Amino acid sequence: METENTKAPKNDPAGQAQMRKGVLEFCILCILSEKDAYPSEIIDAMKESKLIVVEGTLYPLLMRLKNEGRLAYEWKESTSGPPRKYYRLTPAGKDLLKELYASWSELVGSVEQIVKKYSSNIL
Amino acid sequence: METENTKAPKNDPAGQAQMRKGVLEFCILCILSEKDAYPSEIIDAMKESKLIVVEGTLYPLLMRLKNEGRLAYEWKESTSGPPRKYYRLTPAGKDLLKELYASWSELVGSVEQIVKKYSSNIL
DNA sequence: ATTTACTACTATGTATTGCAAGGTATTAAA
DNA sequence: TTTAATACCTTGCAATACATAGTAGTAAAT
Repeated sequence: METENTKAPKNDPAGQAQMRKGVLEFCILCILSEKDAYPSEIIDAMKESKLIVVEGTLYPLLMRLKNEGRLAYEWKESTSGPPRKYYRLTPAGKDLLKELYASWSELVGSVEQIVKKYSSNIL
Repeated sequence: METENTKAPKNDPAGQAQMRKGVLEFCILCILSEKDAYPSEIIDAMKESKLIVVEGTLYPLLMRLKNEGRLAYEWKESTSGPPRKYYRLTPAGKDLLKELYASWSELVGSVEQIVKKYSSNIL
């Protein structure tokens, strides 16, 4: 009897959305390690590296990191619109950044090893 | 008023579980591109590259890929136990492998760019 | 002064994946 | 017949990315 509890994905051509899970968090912490920034700035910085993030993704992520004590923020006035929430890394946030960097490096190492070892004919 | 709709993660020290989303699928297809294999073989191959996968993750994934037409399988006798399900890549599976490789390469490129550009003091 | 446009932040619901935990079934040996 | 080993399968939960929609402040135009 065939089990049919697994459906085809909806709108994720080549698993791009799934692959970036956990990576966005790392990238955001990277960007904030350079200087404080407000959400729209972060989105622009990610876009420059071809990592598209939308508000619906970024805001909950920042909120979660703040609740975990990894980030803090302060309101600052803007010359062209409503005030902005500038986020900055806390010491705990810097710790997380280091841990995520280690995890990322390890993951890349493992995957590259598998690619080289097993997949001799991808192209 | 503070919104408190985001809880701290449970048991994922440095986002390792989240980072591998979509990556396991890619690695499994890589391994199967070399030769047909049954689940335990795949788990062992992954383990050699320090990518731990458990049955509860692998079986649903293989099932899903089969339902999508990316994999096929055939039963084979074993000299030391019950018969095994040997999985192999279908043409559609090879296509997916190429796409996932492109996605992976792109992702690594983007993240590395951000790491180099923004995070000058991770260590 | 009211409307409009722009910027910025927030909330809700859905889809997908990884995993722990437990279960079923076949084979071979004690 | 029981036990151990191997192999496959299912269920329920946790977590993240995203689409979508909503709220609100500021500035410019009418």
